[in-house]
Amino acid sequence: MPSILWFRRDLRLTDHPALCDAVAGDDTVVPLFVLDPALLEPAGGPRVRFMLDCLRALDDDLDGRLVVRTGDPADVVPAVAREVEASAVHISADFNPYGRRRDYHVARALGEVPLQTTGSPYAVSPGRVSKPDGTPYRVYTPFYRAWTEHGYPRPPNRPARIDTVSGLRSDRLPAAPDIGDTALPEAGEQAALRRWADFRDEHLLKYAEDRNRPDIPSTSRLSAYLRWGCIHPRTPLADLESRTGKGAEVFRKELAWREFYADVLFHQPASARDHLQPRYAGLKVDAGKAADERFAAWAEGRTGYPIVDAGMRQLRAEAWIHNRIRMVVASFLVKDLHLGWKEGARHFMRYLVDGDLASNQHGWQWVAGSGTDASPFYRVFNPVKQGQKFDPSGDYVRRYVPELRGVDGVAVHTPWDLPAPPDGYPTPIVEHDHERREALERYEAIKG
DNA sequence: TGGCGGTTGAC
DNA sequence: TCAACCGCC
Repeated sequence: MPSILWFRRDLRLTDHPALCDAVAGDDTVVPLFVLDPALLEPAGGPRVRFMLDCLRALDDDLDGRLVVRTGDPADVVPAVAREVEASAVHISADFNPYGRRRDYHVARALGEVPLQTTGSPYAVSPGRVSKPDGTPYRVYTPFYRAWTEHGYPRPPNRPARIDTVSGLRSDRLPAAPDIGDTALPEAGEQAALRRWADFRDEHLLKYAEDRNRPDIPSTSRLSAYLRWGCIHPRTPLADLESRTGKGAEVFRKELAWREFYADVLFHQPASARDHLQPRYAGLKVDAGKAADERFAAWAEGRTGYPIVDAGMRQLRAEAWIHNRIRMVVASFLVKDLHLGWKEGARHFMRYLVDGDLASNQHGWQWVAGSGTDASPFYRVFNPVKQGQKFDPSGDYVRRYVPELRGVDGVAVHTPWDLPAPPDGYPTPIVEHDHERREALERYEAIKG
């Protein structure tokens, strides 16, 4: 009796408990990907493109045996189950922190066919870690301690041989969205594993010191792979266990932030759309033509603040931004331009290859101050000082802002001080000192 | 996982 | 003069 191995947000073969279980039980599997039209997310070009590329890589790893079916999983999975008279369905991955409604409908549609959910792309499934009284954590640090104590599964090994059901029809993948010149990471599980090995061996030791430096290669850049389950966090976590350095500890804490946000969203799904602290609904935000123009300047990287513009142009060029710079550009939108975090979050989701609802929305709420365990509103990033401190070489700005390539060193962060202002680079659209005071005044008005 | 303005104290 | 520190937003 074959097992249906239903890939959802989990596009890898190594370290795949459902697959390993099925193969260990001598099962033949149907490697199934249900292309739910909802997955094509018209507003997520780079992400959809990357997903399709990862699917092709998965199909290659399976020697072309991946079965793709288009439609609603609640219809497709039972139909395939009937075709092959499957004994079990393994829903790999996508322990969806946004709710399990679809899995539930599939389970009902399958009737008596047993349904087994395994292999969440989160190391510890959202909802599993709670305070002794059973309520979810609202603060990161105690969550981190409990999460560490809870532990996570060890990664299983990829089976040597994978037997699949032959002769099943497979739909063609749709055309990938046009993303222009945007350069995406190499897709697929093999690329993810190589990336991790490279980071672990070359950068982990100095991660604690260098991780805030966007001008040098210092971060793992695993986010897109984690987003699509090309690598499961338990794989790096297992490697980290034998490493005692500060870098390993700090990187584990970064993985835990992802877990924390998934947990918050699991318990409070509305936090994807709304302020976790309701009083922020009363914060005055700008609207109208001038506000729209400022938003466009931010989105297109022409605010006149080099570190902000470099970040927003990196987003267009690579569908990815260094985390430190994500905080800087987010702070700029919310506190210098007085626009709402939701618009910024939507823009990120549209352009990021790693856009994840939990991490993205809560990252924005952290910056905006409206989240749980968020940065206090009065923490306002100074875009010039952030640039000077974290891009001291200026290489990051020069890489993405061609107008400033002729400026040497750290002076690139203060183009207005140059004897001859660089041609074509805008003057600042707002004055930071002034807008900072304005933001603090608006905050005063909603302070509890 | 800020930053500012003010104070202090070592030069 | 300036780094270090503090209280505050």
